[in-house]
Amino acid sequence: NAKAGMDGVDKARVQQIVWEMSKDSAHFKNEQRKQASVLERIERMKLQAAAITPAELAAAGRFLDARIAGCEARRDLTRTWLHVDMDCFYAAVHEREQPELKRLPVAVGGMGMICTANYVARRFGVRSAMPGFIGKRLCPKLVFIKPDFAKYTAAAEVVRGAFRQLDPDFESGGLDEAFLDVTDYCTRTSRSGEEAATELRRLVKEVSGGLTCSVGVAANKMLAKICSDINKPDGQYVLPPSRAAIMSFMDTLPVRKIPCIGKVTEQVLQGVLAVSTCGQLLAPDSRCRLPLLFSEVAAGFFLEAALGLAATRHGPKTDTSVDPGRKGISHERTFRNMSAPAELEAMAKQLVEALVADMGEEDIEGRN
DNA sequence: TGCACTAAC
DNA sequence: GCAGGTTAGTGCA
Repeated sequence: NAKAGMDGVDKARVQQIVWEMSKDSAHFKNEQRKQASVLERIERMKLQAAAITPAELAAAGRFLDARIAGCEARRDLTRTWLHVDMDCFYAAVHEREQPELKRLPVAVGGMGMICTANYVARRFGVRSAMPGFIGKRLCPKLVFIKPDFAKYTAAAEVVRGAFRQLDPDFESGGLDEAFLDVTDYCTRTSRSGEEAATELRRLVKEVSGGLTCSVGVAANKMLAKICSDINKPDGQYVLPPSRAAIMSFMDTLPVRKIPCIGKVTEQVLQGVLAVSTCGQLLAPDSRCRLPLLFSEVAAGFFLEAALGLAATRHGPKTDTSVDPGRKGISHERTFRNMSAPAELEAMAKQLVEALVADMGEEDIEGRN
């Protein structure tokens, strides 16, 4: 794991403990099943790759060259974007109220699942999305705090007040992060992107009573997001808005760092094309094969992302917690093994009732 | 239209 | 003893 705050962690020990506690679980068995199907998918795609003819490859090469030229012609380096990411947001909110927690290893969550951990806990290898009982084993003194979403929502509202000062139309990505187009702010105040980021961090700290965040500065949303992760916590990173700077940044960037490329896509690219960085993805041998092996949407996305291209303008509002533009609504629960019809029915009833209540709030009905 | 899968926080 | 919940998008049947 390469998340912020994980250096200095005894990784071998963490891996050993996680393995020991996992290897006989049903969850682990399911992970193995999923991994096997990923490997099958990679094998199928390798066969496809082997069947590509030189003529197909040459044609794809010409197609890609034209496509890249088109992308480059549209590259827009005139906008300045910030991506803000609050540091250990949930844990930080609790630490603000109980400063004594700052010196202790803290996990927000329960024995089932950890939502976030503070930096003291991360030193032990405790991290978000880890089951609490494994965290407790890695760090027996770990202090668990029950999540309090009302509290986080209130804190998020406050820091959003700071975001609004630099961009009234900022886009939230959940409670603890946001995209800001600060082009107009920079013009208005004669500030650079770097100065805007410094000011935003100062403002956030001021209005929130000490919460810190990390900020990325770049010419588009995707690059800003990648950059906000570089100097975490309480830091910032500026990627200059020049084609040369962006291309050299992308050249060594692992494809896994691109938002939307997760663990599976990373493995597929590695297994099928032997690609692990954006630079390798752009090499003629790899890029020509993209349209022959992936869907049009996927191939186009990989190409543009590797070139460091992404949205430079605000999209439609996506904050589904407050926006009527949502596309789905659901409830789900993880429950212990059970087969008695009455128990199953009771579980289904609970879920339906919770869903009906939420749908009532929004005044919506199902069609089918 | 529905499902499986991937991904994000 | 113990591995979350909510939403979105893609691709396929």
